[in-house]
Amino acid sequence: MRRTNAPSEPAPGPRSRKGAETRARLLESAKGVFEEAGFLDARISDIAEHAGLSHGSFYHYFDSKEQIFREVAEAQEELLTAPPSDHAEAEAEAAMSHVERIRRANRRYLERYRENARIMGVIEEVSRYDSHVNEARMRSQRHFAERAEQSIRRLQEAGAADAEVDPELAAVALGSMVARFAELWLVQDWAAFDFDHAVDQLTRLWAHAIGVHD
Amino acid sequence: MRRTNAPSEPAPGPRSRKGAETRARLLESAKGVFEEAGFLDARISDIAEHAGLSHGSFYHYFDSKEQIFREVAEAQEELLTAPPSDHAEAEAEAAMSHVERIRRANRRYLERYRENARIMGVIEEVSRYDSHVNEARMRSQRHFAERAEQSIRRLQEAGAADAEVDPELAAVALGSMVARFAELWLVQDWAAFDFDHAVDQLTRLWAHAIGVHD
Amino acid sequence: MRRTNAPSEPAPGPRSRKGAETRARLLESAKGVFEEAGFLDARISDIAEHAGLSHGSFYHYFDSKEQIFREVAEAQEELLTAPPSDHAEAEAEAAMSHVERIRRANRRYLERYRENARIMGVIEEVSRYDSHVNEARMRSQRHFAERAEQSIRRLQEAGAADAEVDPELAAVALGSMVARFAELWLVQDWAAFDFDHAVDQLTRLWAHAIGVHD
Amino acid sequence: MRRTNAPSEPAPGPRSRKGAETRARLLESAKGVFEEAGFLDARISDIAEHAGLSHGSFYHYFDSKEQIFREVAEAQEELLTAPPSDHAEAEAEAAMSHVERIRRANRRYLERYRENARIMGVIEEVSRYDSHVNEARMRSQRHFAERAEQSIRRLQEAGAADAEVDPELAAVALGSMVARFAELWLVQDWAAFDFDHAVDQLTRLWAHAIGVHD
DNA sequence: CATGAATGAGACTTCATTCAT
DNA sequence: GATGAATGAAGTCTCATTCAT
Repeated sequence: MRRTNAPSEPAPGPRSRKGAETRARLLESAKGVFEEAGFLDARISDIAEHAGLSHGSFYHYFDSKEQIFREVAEAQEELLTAPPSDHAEAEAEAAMSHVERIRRANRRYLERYRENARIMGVIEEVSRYDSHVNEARMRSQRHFAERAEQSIRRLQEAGAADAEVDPELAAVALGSMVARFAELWLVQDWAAFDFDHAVDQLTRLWAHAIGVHD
Repeated sequence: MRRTNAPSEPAPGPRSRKGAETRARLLESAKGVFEEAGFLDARISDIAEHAGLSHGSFYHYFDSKEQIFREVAEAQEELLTAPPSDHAEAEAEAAMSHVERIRRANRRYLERYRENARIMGVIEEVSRYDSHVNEARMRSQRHFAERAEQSIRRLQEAGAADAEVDPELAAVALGSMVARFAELWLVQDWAAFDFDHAVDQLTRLWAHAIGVHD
Repeated sequence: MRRTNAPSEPAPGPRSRKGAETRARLLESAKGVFEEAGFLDARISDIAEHAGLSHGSFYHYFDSKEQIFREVAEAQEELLTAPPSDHAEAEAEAAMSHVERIRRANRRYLERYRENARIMGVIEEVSRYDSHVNEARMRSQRHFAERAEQSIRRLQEAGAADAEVDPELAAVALGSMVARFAELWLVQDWAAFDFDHAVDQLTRLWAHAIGVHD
Repeated sequence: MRRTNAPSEPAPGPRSRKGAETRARLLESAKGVFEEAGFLDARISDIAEHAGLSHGSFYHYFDSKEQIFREVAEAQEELLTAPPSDHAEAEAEAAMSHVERIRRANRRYLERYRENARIMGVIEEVSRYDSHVNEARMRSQRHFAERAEQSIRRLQEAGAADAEVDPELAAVALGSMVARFAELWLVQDWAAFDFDHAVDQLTRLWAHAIGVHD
């Protein structure tokens, strides 16, 4: 396996319906295998076998182990940053307090992280030696950072947040706090915190850090 | 290379002064090679050659690439958590405000991280697939977490910090904030922040998060 | 090379006709290489090359040098203990005297040993440090010993053999005589005996030893 | 380790008394290590360590692993073929029957083999891939064969043994019987025979084989 | 589309042996 | 005599990837 990060060609792309199904099966299988074995110890043949395919066929659908992992990782990051599908929640937004909004974002992130903690752990690993995966991770990170930064700016403009806070830096730092806390807690089993309590506390820390109070 | 994490036998250990020097040279060389190539692409023979040795000689001192990396990583983590050698600073402690103390700790951490950012990045990587390295990383992380937790408790008892904050959780979260921010900033080149500004902002966020004000 | 004797996993096993042919070619090639070089100096790559394969391909079919040797050795031991395919001979059996039967068994053993003396020599070697091969060797040895033991018992019951002979011990001892004599003569070139003469003499010694006379 | 059989230079040979003692210690240690680990897995450093020496010092006394093994093996073969030290026994010889003499020789061989079964097993192994050791083994084997051959000839001349027996071939064959039986019994644990019973039976087989009767 | 045989780069590791001190 | 640091040849084995069928 090469761990260099060559720019990946656009995937071949299956033509038929059956092909598309097989491809999806491979992606699913890959996620499972990566979760079990991590990236380095995962073997193409395991992934293919789990999808009921010979390992040679793998290469009809993906160029390399890296490529399929990138797709798994990207799908995952998209899941993490996806807008809430919940309409009720969206409607409720208008009435929310600043802190409630922070809480909701934190809760959403932690819920999604928790649901996919295994693969998130592997993404954290691979992002350290595969630039594509790292980019996907950074993209998602920036997504949160930008939203947080905007939010801070708006709060500052409204006089509802500490004006001395550097919105850009604070956004990165607080995003880091939640992201790394999630990894320590949900992947590395640092300690067993109650979920709601964790959401509460992180929200409190976040809000107070930027000078937002109820 | 095995990526399994067998309990490592006690290293052979050099018996002569020359041996000790060679061993030290290997450790230094290894750090450099790991910084250049990352863990996975680093080769034993590179490490040996950089130390002016044949690759076979490597095995007089270390059992494997993992083992030498663990030693490099442990030394690094110890550096990170070492008490300040600076006497003047120690004396100044008495007069420090709460925020000043937080600032000093953050500054120290970031300074030390920055000085060894390259190897810290590799440690972050390897800690995700080598349990020994992860343990060393966690040890250091716990060191900071425990100190932070105690500090928060004391401040709460003194009525100087938000009593609603969970000291244990907050300690992990705020430690995560600084650690992950350091990695994004100093390893992943997320953005170019001014050093003092970063220290200031992180300190402000930390202090306000737990309800400490000047 | 490991010289420990871990229980060998079931070989991968070829799935296509071509694969089966290649596997057979490897076994043949291995036999030749082991005959030329002995076990220790035989290299996987030689075996693969002689079979017109890259050395990596070897590992599609066998896990290790030990494993392929075991298969070569087992095939060989089976050859040694195979029942005679000759029908005429089988029919003639009824009319044979006791001594004739002993002679026929000895002749058969020596003929078969002689035809494969080279590989038999290597098997004798390897059986001393590979327990699997030793087991195969012992299996074949026991096969002869058991047949000899039964034969002695029957002769004793018929009053045609020395009743004081311990059938079990005599079977091992006389089997050892023939086996070790074969090795000394045909592998180690102890001396050049005429084949028929050797058969005659061993038969005479064997028969008289257990008190069987024409 | 080379397994080729270069003609070994005469050993350096220690000059002082202390040197001679160290050399003897090494030989003793080597025997023990070879018994435990077999030849291939025995390491020079183990041998040296067991003798309380650094492994570098080994080479003051022996040129190679092969060389020291050869010396161990030769000493062993000499032990096997040594004349009886027992005077009484020697005096009793005159009165012995033919069968008694055969019995005495067999008993002596089996006793000596049993006392050193472990190292004998290793010698059997190594003799298959080290020509020097094989020569020593053959030397000892020839020693017995020649004595047996002479004995048979004399008995034939005296009309006390089967004249149709080929003394040379019979000597090898019967020697093989005892030698290989000893290995199977005492090294390979083929079965547990009573010692005296085994001596009796082998003697009976031997004697009758060549037509000697009480 | 699917198969699985074949490839081959390349790193790791062991340890007998040498040699400067 | 003794030490132990240093050498380096040699071979095993893995597995991502290619390709003929």
